[in-house]
Parts: sequence; C-alpha cells; structure tokens
Amino acid sequence: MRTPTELAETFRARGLKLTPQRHLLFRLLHDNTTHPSAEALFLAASEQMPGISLRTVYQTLNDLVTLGELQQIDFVPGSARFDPNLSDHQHLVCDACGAVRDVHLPLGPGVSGETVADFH
Amino acid sequence: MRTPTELAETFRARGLKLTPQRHLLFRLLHDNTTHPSAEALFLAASEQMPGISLRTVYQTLNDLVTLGELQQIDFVPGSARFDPNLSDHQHLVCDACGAVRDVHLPLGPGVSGETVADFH
DNA sequence: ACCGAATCTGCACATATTGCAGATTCGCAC
DNA sequence: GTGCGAATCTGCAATATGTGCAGATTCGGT
Repeated sequence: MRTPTELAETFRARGLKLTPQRHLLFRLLHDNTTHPSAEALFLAASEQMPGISLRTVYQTLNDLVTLGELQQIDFVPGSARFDPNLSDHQHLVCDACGAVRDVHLPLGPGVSGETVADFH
Repeated sequence: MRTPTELAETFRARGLKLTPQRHLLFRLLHDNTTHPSAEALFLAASEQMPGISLRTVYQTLNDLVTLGELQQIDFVPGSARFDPNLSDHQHLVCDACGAVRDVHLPLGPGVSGETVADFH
C-alpha cells in the first residue's frame, strides 16, 4: 500500500473525497504487518477518533481493496484480515491463535493468493 | 473416510447410535470428491429424507470431524467444506466460483493443512 | 415390549458483514 | 467566504453461517 499522502492523491483523482476517517485509516494501515481485522482497525481508529463507525471502516477497507491498494485475506476462520503488503507472498495462519505471518513459497506459475495453516 | 458400514461399527462401539439420518449422511459423504458444504449436504439429504434437519447435518458432520473420519476445510469464504479424503493433500479454491480441487504440493516438514486459491 | 440415554427437530441466539436512509461534510464554483 | 450537489458517515435493520437449548422422539440393550 502506498503512503497516506499518495493515497489522498489517488482518491481525489477518482472523485473520492478525503475525509478525516479515511486519512486516519490510511495511516493505521500503512506499513502495518499485523494483518488486522476490520474490528481490530475499528478499535485502533476509535482511540484516535471516538465515534467513528464500524460501517465506515468496512467501507473504506472495501474501497482500498477495490482500488488494489490493499489485499484482503479470506482464509482465516472468523473474520477477514487485511494486508497492505502487495508484494508476491503468502500467509501462514495459526490454527490455535489466528495469527498471520508472511512467507514466500516457491510455487508454479498460474497459482497465486495461497495461504498455509498450522504453526506455533 | 471409511465405508458407511465401517462407520456404523465405529459409532456403535463408542456408544453412539446408528440413526437413519446418520447412515444417509455416511452414504452421501463416502467417496464424495465435491467438497460439499453443510448446506449442500442438507439439500442432497433432503431429497432422500424430506424433513431432515439442517441442525442434524451440522451435528453429524461435527461428530465425524471429531472422530477423525472427515476433514473440515475452513479456508473457503462463505462456508465450511467437508472432505472425506484423509490422505496427505491440499486444496485449490477457485476465487470465482468457490470450487475446490485436490492437489498435492511438496511442502517442508512442520507445515500442514494448507490451502491454495485462484484457479479457473 | 420397556426404559433410559442419545438423538432429532425447531427456534433463538452469536458473529461477521452488507443494505439502506437520513443527516452531515467535502470540495469545486462563484 | 458562501453555496450547492454529490459523496460520505452513521446507526440500524437485514443476511448468512453456525451453535445452544429444550422438548419430543427414537435407538438398542434387557
């Protein structure tokens, strides 16, 4: 994912508005390696902006995914996770605690977006 | 997964009862390579046994998973899938249609239960 | 055939996410 | 700086998958 400033440009260029809620989420996501859920981001955002709606968090995350600025991980039981790291990599998902770790597996061409479970 | 007859033995040996509902689900699952969801199995079961409860399907699937006779796949967005194939293999999940295909990947020791997405 | 434990069914509830409508705000034009 | 219309935010209802629970029913040993 690009920097909050670059994303602001991208949004404005597409006729999307730059709201304080969006800017906060841009900052919370940039360089974030924790693979947070929408709920986790909502809690973090609420600390800096009490009253922000969970609905807005979902909406902004969906927008970023649609723009290709954010990767959505749908392989973790419970809830979707989000990853600003767009480089070619995969994810280890711990069956016990749900943690997600980045890895790189040597996989054949035509196969992408994979996820691997069971570690810890 | 073993044959319906063998499963009947196993269930009885553990003090579990052999109901028509369970036997029907044993048959529907045996040698099934479609990786069905609970809902799909419920629909298939309803054709042969109208009135069977979706709750019973979930319960029986959970029992089989607990007994180690059935593998549960939690990596497909939407709903859990079930696989009677207990051999060492992984799954390709189509992002577009949700189909699941068996594959075998050469993976290092300590890594198991993996799933790969994006094909078709 | 009898009896108690196991099971089945229907419904309420839990969780994750989306649809919707009204109030608010952004950002361009003047 | 103001005004305006479209975009956005918020809160709530609704959807989807799955589980908890209680009462009625059935299995299977005697």
